Amino acid sequence: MLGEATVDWQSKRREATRQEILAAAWAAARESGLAALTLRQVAARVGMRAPSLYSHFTSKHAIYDAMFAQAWQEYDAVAEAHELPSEPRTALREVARRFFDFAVADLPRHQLMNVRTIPDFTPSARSYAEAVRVFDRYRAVMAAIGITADEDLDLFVALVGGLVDAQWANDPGGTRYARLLDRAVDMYADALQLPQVHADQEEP
Amino acid sequence: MLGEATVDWQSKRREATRQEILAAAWAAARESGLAALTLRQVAARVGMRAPSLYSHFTSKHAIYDAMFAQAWQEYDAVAEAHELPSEPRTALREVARRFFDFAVADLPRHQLMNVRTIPDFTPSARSYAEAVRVFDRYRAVMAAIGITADEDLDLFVALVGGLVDAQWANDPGGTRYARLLDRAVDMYADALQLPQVHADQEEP
DNA sequence: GTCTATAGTTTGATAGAC
DNA sequence: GTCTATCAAACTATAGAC
Repeated sequence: MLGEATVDWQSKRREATRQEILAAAWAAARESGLAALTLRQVAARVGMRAPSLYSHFTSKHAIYDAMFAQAWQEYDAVAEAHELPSEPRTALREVARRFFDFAVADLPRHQLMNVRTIPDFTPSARSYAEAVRVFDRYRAVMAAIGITADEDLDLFVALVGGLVDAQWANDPGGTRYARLLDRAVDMYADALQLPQVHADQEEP
Repeated sequence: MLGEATVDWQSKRREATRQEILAAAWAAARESGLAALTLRQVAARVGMRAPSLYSHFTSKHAIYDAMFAQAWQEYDAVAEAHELPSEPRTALREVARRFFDFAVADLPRHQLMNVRTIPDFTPSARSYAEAVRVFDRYRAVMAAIGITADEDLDLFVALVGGLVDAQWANDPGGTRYARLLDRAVDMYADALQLPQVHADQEEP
């Protein structure tokens, strides 16, 4: 009587509940701040009492961990969706803009992905693998542009990440550092002596 | 009988206690993380009970606020202490190295100064003024080097800050991004067409 | 003025009924 | 799987000893 169909339905329902809880956690984090998230707050949003969450996550950190993995999966999907232009400098600009826009769109998500904000929280190996997957894709994209040295990859990450952090710290919601992004990328491309774009529309 | 001398002694003692509490708070933050700091933890370090701290600070946030001001005062003292070389690129490297080393030396201090880690904490106007003082000094130093445009100042802050954040996030305690600092500064100096250093010791 | 004692509230987590 | 009940720890605030 309890065949595969029942088990399947149950596990689907269980997964759906997990996703509901995660969505509630993101909403709560956006409202109160990532570190200020409380289990009662999350539970209330899904119509539960706080202890019930422990049927789906072993601890508060386990929720943070699932959020961490989900955020990197989201970014991986964004990166996968877009084809890059063949011209190296244009492609480089797009890589930078893509990461910048994603990081600037959601503060708690950015904090969880790129800043160690929660004391004692370290992503599990399983969740960290999602971040590694994105970095592997980044490595491949940069190789296609013509950049392969580890130090060059690190410098680009630091450059774009620095603009993101400065944007959040000094002008949240504004464009003070967003405006500098293309210029920063060009500066980097010049230093690496990447081929210049054909200046078709220069000085008309 | 209660003359100026008594008042002076009392206020000195009071200020000393304040400083003891702040020192204990820094130590606790370094041990447990900035956001995980508890008043009991701080009080225990100075041989008090938690409520006694309220005689010296009106709230936990007031302690964070005093720490924020103290951190920027510290940096201002570091910046004031050093004379900069006259050669622009060398000076620029020193400005970057000074900030980088300071930020990488102490995680909770860096988080408090440059990252919004504590939910609901915003520095008071009085404390924020300390950060502004440092930025004004930065502006003057950069002007002496020959850099005055706001966008140029912002880009340099983002560049060096990005290396700091990447160092903390991806290689805490290491030198993976510290090694890229001079190269990053040169890249920036090239983009701004700062005069080249005399290549006295090039290709010996 | 400074500290202790203490009370009230919030939060993460566990136990056990159903 | 969800609930109620409950605990330990932590922040805030107040009353009162000295």
